[in-house]
Amino acid sequence: MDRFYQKCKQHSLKITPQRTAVYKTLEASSSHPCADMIHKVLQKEFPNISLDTVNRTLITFSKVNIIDVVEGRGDPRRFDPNLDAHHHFHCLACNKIFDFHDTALDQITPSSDIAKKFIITGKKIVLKGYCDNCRSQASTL
Amino acid sequence: MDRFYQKCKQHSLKITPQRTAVYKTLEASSSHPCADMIHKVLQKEFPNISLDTVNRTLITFSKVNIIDVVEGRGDPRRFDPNLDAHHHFHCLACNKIFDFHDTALDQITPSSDIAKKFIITGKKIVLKGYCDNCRSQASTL
DNA sequence: TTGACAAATAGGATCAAATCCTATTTACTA
DNA sequence: TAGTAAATAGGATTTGATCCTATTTGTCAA
Ligand SMILES: [Mn+2]
Ligand SMILES: [Mn+2]
Ligand SMILES: [Zn+2]
Ligand SMILES: [Zn+2]
Repeated sequence: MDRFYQKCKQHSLKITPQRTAVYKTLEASSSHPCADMIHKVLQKEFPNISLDTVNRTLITFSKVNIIDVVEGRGDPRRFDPNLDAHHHFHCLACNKIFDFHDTALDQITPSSDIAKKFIITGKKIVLKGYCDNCRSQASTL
Repeated sequence: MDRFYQKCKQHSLKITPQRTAVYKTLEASSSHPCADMIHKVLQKEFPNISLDTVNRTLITFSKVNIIDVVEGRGDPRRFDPNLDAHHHFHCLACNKIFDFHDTALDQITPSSDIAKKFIITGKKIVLKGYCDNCRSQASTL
């Protein structure tokens, strides 16, 4: 919670009851919930809280590194015809996905207890950041 | 293209002009396009092709490993309050995301020329497959 | 402590991706 | 070449995300 107040101050985000509640709810969860799930939970405490506020708040938090967005960014599904071992760099600004090759990264293997616990059908390494064209926008952080 | 016919036969998928065209278009691309982009391209050749067909076809292809789905599965954005180094396992059946820790994987570093070419702000390793609860459904492959 | 102001919110409208539905067409098999 | 299951078109529906604007609220300086 300290971290939350700190980061808000640091980026001059106003501390509102809604924001506090959104953060608390997410922090208490372990299911990597989406905005809608959090909204449903919060409606008990704030019958009028809007989905837009929850969604906006989560995105705001992720922009200032209070939380993370995982596995999918709400963008449309995208496809790849290339099944050979390769990896991706995803530009946060222009949304392009670039292939890159790295034999060292191809070798990585999750530890055996993970492999025991789950049936693993695929693994991928995704880098995110800013491509050459969008370097300048990186300062927006 | 051989691979395409083989896999279709193997899974008794009918070879239709639409499917062939979808595959050719994706194969010719290098931008990791979404269904809508492919649909737009194909409309020149097939004025009546439906978006549903393109979308369904792509998903079908990915199920039988003719192509891959990358970065986002069209699902809603999901969030993570945990900023510590950790990794994710994503169950394809129940859509749950599980945390796991692996200090070896934490160490991985992309080669320097990648770091030179892009501004990297994050890296993650995502495993996909079937969790304990959903093991049985893995046979659907 | 108060007042001013920029920032945040609610609620509804709109947009866009994905999925569903059903009548029709088509690819495969025998 | 005919029969059948599978695939498609096209429109409707669902749902996540975003936009819009009037109203409310947190913050800061007087
Ligand atoms: Mn790729
Ligand atoms: Mn996590
Ligand atoms: Zn870019
Ligand atoms: Zn599962």
